[in-house]
Amino acid sequence: MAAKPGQSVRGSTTGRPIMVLFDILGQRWTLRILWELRLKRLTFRELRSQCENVSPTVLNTRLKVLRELGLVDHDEDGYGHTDLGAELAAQLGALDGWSQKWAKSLEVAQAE
Amino acid sequence: MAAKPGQSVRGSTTGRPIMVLFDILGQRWTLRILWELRLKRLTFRELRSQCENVSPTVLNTRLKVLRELGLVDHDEDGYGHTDLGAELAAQLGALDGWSQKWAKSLEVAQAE
DNA sequence: AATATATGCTACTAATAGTGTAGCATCAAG
DNA sequence: CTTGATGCTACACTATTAGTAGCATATATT
Repeated sequence: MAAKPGQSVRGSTTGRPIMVLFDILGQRWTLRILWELRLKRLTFRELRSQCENVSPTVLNTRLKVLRELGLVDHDEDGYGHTDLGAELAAQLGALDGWSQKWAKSLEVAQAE
Repeated sequence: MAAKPGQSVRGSTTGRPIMVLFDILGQRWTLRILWELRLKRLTFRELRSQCENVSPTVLNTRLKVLRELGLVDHDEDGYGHTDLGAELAAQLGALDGWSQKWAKSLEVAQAE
């Protein structure tokens, strides 16, 4: 069973939603999975292949948690975001923008 | 040496900044560390204590990477965000807002 | 000068998480 | 009744993280 907001997680017993979120996002592949589903629904195998052939064990574990937490769902077209999941993924879109600025700033720093 | 944007990381060889970012944020404690520094600079020990006494081995590893990547710096007052790091942390602030909404939606789902 | 306290760590072992490959069970189509 | 696609599970291996102890430096105190 995945820990939900209000419940204790690794590294925090307060149950604060942001801590629960950090616990989930701080596991390998979680961010990436949310990211890869941003354009369209994908089957388990498609998703796996988009994620550099992540081990199916881990992929399944992540998907199970994301489903329990209402961020991802599964139907005949495969896996996709729920409305909430799409909102979260949109926030990741913002991170994409920031990361490009960040990359440029590091290039400059390296050139100096 | 930490991988920088443009370099290959675990799970992605493209060097795309967002992938590098996902690699870093997908490690335990990274998000939390950025979060805990949002209000004020903290010494190594203060930071460690705010992070539920994370193992100093891990804390030091994370801080080293975050410093190399220009997100965190260290002076006589301890560790703190760089300008870029503060920007990233601000994005996490947005996640905090979202996570509260998320928590409420799960409460409703559970009540049903 | 010796003790105390705070700093930023490193070393080490044990436990947990993730990898990589193989392959099973179910279904639909040919 | 085989072929191909689906969503996985099993298992042995490796990497990451945890937890505790304690070192080295510095500044302050008796």
